[in-house]
Amino acid sequence: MHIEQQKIPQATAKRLPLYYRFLNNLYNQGKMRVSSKELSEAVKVDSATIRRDFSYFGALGKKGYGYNVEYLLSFFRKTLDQDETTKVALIGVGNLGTAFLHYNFMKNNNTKIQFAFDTNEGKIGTEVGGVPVAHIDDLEEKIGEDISVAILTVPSSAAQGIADRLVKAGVSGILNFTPARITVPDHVRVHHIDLAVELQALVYFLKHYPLDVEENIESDEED
Amino acid sequence: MHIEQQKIPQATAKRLPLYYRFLNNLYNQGKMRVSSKELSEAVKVDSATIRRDFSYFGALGKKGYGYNVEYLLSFFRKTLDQDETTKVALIGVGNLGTAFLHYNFMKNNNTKIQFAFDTNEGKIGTEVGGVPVAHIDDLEEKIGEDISVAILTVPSSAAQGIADRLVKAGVSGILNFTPARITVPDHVRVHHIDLAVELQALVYFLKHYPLDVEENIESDEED
DNA sequence: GTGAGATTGTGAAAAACTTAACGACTTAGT
DNA sequence: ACTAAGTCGTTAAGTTTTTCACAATCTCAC
Repeated sequence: MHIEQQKIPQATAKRLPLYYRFLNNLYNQGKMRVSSKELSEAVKVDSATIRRDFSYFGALGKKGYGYNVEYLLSFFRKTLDQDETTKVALIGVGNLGTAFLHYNFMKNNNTKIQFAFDTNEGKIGTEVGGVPVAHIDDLEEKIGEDISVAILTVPSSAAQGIADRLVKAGVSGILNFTPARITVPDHVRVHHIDLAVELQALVYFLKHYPLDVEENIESDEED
Repeated sequence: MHIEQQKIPQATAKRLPLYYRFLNNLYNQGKMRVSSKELSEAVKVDSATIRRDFSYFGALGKKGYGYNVEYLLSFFRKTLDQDETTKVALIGVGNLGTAFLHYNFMKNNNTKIQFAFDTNEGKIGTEVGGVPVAHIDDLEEKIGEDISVAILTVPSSAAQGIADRLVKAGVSGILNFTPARITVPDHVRVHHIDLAVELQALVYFLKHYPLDVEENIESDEED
């Protein structure tokens, strides 16, 4: 299916969605061209890094001119598979889960949250942000072949148990917002986003790193 | 004030809060000792990396034995300034902001959200997760010398404007959850956490990277 | 057309980070 | 006391990522 160009560094891959969104903004503003320098100021990534990143996909720009916004955008749309929607499930309709559900993902995005799950009877059967909420007992049933990615916004004590069920149900990627580090088989990819850690890391940097001649850091970045 | 040991790599610094939390868990479980291998399995970081990380702070372990949990914990407590609480403000009491306010930060943490701000009259004067909500017009007044860090969970259109005000009010670190990339003076540190980007990056990795012989990746975070 | 100015794409160097490997030391069992 | 097994701390190697710096090329105003 996918021919592995396989050269793109992970650091680059992580920046692609960011580039994509800003290019989209520029396009909507009617901008026709953009230089790596301009883009650099907008996304806060060094311009040489941007050029290097783009160059992995070939020569997308023109010397002395910059990049054609529309062309670049359509190129990224293909590359990021923006045409093909990835279906997502969200587990745990608490505050964080609700925030996600209200996030307008379909705009500029190739992902759609198809179902949300919770244990709270009051929420089941309702819709949050246009997404139906089902009982978590129905997880296996509703996650068909379709859904390959899950967002985990449950209490951390429930994280590993749910993760096991998700994996068994066929999910191959999990975005884990709980502080628990979950264990999964090798073929499943987990990205951890730990709010408390992010805050503490920021505080640590403020206290221990020279404040003045310092660039910003992407969380994950992993950021 | 702070003697700059200044050798600790940023990648290491980002992992410290993670180590700290897991050590705390172990301690609460009554565990007396831990090896880099055990810890590795818990936090999903290579054991050599853990040993290397710890070694920046000196010889904390014993050969043939491992690390004494209590000692390590007390060491990290000092290093991460866990005794000295950093005061934080949160701007934007939406779903995401509310999630943060309910997060029990004080537990295992050196940060305390002192004030929250919003424009919604219904919320002002109430408490969310024990934190008083004030009107955003009072931001400058309430952020005294005290508060050095802000969490930004406002709509992205408001992000830059608020950021400017925060900087003027003396904040030196901003944890930005909006998709907007904000511009700040050099002496202010911003960490971006972009939920949509995280999700898209995960999807991209799933589609383009060999699924089987692959390690997990920490977001951020930078990222 | 021409030339000054802009900007890319990339080779090469540097920096940052991770991992392997192992000597040295510790523990614990006998 | 001796030994086998375990584990650290670190040197060195490997990998990944960023950055510099500049030739090549293009644009645009005149």
